Amino acid sequence: MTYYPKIKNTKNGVIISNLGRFSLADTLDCGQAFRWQLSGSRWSCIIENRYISAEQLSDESFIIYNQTADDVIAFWGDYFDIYRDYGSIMQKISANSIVKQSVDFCGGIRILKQPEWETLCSFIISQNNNIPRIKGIIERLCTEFGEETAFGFTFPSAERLAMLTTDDLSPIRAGFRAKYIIDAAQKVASREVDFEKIKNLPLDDAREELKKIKGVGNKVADCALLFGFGKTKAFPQDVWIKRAMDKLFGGVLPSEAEEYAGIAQQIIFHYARTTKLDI
DNA sequence: TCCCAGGCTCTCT
DNA sequence: AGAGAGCATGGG
Repeated sequence: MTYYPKIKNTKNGVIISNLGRFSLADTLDCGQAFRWQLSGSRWSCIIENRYISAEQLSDESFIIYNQTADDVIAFWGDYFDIYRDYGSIMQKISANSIVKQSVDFCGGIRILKQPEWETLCSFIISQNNNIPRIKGIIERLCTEFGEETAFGFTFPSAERLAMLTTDDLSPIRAGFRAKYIIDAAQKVASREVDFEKIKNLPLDDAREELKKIKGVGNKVADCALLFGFGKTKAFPQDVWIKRAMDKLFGGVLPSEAEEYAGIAQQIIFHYARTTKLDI
């Protein structure tokens, strides 16, 4: 059975269907994105300069409000990675019975293709930090330095933040990470770290480029590459995934999952974290 | 209160 | 090259 998603314009919004198993909530709340907010059954967010709200319709479909079908084709389809056949990937990695437990739990997750700078900056903030506080720092960063729109604030550009000092960042209470944010903004804005180049680089070289930034190590780099640059072989190793890998696989990702390491990683991460690894 | 958080840098062997 | 302390802040 071939996979192909359908995009349909309706008077309410754009419906995306035929996705196979899909979970908007797991996708938006599994620790890869930090700005989505749930109100009732609707999720909303500002991505770059676009305001979006969306809602799950069925196990295999969701609706996007406030956007046209052209917007979906031009932007949101890639953002939600709808063109990738996750069903067949889930089936392949489920050949390992322990990975299968994670797939059974949250196999409707999609790896988002988020804006590169926002993703990099967000995961710089994430280091040695907890998710509620990461979200708070990012929100303050946006309200202090983003652009105001009718629906809220945008994520500030690298160019905007490159003009600031660490003292300027004190209102966001990022702690020791403030100097890393400034260094990242300056190197990205000046193209000393060149996103256009990184997009076309193999994983290992791309990681080394990002590590030119102070406060960016393997883990932060791999998060940016996986969730921002669409490099699905990136495999961020944080405390949770290390714990899960040790406990579940003796430290080594099963060979069945290697080709889809990043996708498998996020599903194992979400499973481990939400079940407190109570296997 | 104390421990810890989707780590990284710096220093000391 | 490998280990360990320190880092800012605040949620639980």
